[in-house]
Amino acid sequence: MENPSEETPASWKSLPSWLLTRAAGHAHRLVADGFSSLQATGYQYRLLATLEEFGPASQAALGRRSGIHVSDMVATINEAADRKLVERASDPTDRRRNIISLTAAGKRQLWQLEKQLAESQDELLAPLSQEERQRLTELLSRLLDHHDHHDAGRENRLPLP
Amino acid sequence: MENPSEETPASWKSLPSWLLTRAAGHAHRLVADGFSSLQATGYQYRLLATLEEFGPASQAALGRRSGIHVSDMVATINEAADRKLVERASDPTDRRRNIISLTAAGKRQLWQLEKQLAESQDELLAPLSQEERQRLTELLSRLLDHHDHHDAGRENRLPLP
DNA sequence: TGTTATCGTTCGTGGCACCAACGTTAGTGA
DNA sequence: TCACTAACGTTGGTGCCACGAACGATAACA
Repeated sequence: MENPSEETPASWKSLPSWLLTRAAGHAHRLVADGFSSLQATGYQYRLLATLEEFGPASQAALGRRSGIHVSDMVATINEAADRKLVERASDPTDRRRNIISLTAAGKRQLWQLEKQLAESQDELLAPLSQEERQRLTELLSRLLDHHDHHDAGRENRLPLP
Repeated sequence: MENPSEETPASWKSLPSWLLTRAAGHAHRLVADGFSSLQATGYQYRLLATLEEFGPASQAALGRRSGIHVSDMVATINEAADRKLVERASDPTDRRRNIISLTAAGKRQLWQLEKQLAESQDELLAPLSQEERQRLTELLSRLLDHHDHHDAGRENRLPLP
């Protein structure tokens, strides 16, 4: 939805969930555009950044740490491995696992992505002053804290016997 | 991405674009869950709300007003029409157009959706005080104003001669 | 040893936003 | 009046992101 150019109604345009969704839409577009100039997606970045931060790990662990679904992780790693940004080696101590690690090229790509990302943040927050940016992130953090913790006990609705 | 339960890294978790995206994710989940209890989606709601606010209109006009892409509008209206929430009649004065209008059942469904929606907003903003809620919406509005207007001149990159 | 659990993989779904192409129909200019 | 342009609705596809179901292989535990 990137074209309310003509006329937009007022009934829902003031709802917090709508504002949030639209703002996130802009953020996503800015970031995705920056990433795509480096032939990357959000998944690609999150994979590389997680590897950089925690070091080599199994695909399942990477999934948990990055918040990427294991089944999507497969494709993400495939792509990164094809481009030599990442290396897949099977764990000798547990033959179920693959150990994924960052290559030098992967590290370079990650730097580029981080640079892009910083620019995107600035473009996103352009209309806000420094204090306002801080207030916004603080409010959003409060929201996330609440829902992340509160929604931890939101599972297992009778998955059939 | 609704499961950072185990361990989440810190490198990008503080980026505004990430906070926004995650917060929007929670908002979307809350709203979508509420809607799905009434067999509806965001598109369905936006269609009905736009009809209620502006009255009967062509599909193209509804698309412009609601921000739903015309090609998605087709399926949205198909579904709503199948469930008798909306009526499709061809415009006698312009045979290209269909005139879409809200039925009584559609109006009732819209009321239900609006009730659900209000509850979702409250659940979303639960951790924030009244003033904080207002500050958040104000900051988000500023962001949107900027990008909506500023990005108006972001089109037509040489669409081939 | 048998049972349970984890890991990687494939395939499919859903929501949202978009694009390309096509046939139909309305308006406009020459 | 006729050609051209533009709008309309429709179909069918793309991409990103988040999930779910199922399966074979392998480990760990009772």
